[in-house]
Amino acid sequence: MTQLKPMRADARRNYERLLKAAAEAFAEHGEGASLDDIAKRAGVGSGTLYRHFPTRQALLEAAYLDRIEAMAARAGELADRLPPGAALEAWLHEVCVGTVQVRGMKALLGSAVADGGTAALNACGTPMRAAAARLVEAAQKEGTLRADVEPSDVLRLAHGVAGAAELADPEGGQLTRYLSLLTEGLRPRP
Amino acid sequence: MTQLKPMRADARRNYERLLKAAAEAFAEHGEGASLDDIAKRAGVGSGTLYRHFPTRQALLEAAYLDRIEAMAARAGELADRLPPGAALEAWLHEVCVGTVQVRGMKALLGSAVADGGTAALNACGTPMRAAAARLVEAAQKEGTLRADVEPSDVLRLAHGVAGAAELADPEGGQLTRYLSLLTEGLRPRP
DNA sequence: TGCGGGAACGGAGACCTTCTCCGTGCTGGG
DNA sequence: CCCAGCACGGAGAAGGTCTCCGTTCCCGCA
Repeated sequence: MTQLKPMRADARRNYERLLKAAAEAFAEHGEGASLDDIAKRAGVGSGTLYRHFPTRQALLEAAYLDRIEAMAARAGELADRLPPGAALEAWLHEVCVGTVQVRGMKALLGSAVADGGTAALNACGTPMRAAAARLVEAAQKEGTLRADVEPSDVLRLAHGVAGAAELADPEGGQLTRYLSLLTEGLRPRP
Repeated sequence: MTQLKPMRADARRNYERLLKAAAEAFAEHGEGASLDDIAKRAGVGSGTLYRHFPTRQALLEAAYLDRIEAMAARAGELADRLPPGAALEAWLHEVCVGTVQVRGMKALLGSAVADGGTAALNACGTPMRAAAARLVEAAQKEGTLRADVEPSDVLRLAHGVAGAAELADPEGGQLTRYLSLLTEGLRPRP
């Protein structure tokens, strides 16, 4: 996301302001927050917002990129502290909690794991997939995870399960239980 | 949904037209289809649409109610033809296929299984829950389904898994595989 | 330090959608 | 056949997205 030519001072300032305003607005109103309102909060014109972020998706990604990267980094920490299977489980739990708690992040993570195809090089999908790959491979080597699933599968299923848990209880009270059913299903056949 | 006083002839005609137009529009553009466009297709004013269906949700429910009821009825057929565990699996598969194929039905089914609480008496949730309950109880009695899950849990998880499969492949190519991982997780611990 | 080219700004405005309000017209029971 | 009143329909307010273009303000160079 860094610019080839460094940004002009005012441009950089507006960019930062927009990011901050966007994170607030998305947290408050969910992914559907009004873009013009975000521009107003940031004290810039809507033209400026659309120049920096051509689509809602682009803004969402930029606004939450730091959180996403923090999540990806957590995978490394957990991998160091816990045996592979447990690390994967714990990480998925944290990811799902984030998905449910931070309004607006659900849509972002969803699109990040969409379209298993070739392209899909969005800024959020890449670190998440990389983090998942590390945990998934370790768990498969350890033998606590089916060999026929891919990191993307695991992320997608976790995302789906988080959505299911949210349907059951918007506070996420069912998340642990639902997630344990998923990990049960992901264990190798005995 | 039937009226207490029978509807006036013109009212009934408009109601039917709206239903037909809505089913078309939702299938074509997904759940976000323009309501005013639906009114135009039906050849009525938007006021008429909003009088019959105060919310998008209400229209969605009414437009797809027959399909939902057909799905619920399928549960009975499958229960007669197959052993309980297989019947549940087959039914969930059909439900998920419908969810993925018919644009606009996903949101409807999602809301139908939301909020496991007391109320949630929407027209679609009730038959779906009832159908699920029958299959779930039979499978639990047979011993092919964990005893600690409820019909609503199963529906929600299936809905989540269908969403995950759609992320992987909008055509639904991964549905069978993802669903089998779920049913694996729903089997009783050996 | 001062200037000028051009990047970046910002808000007016075109267009779309939702939803309401109320004058109009049609239906159907008496 | 008639008229009370239900249902119609479209104009219009409110609010959103996104673009265009005249204006402002940086910053490199003299």
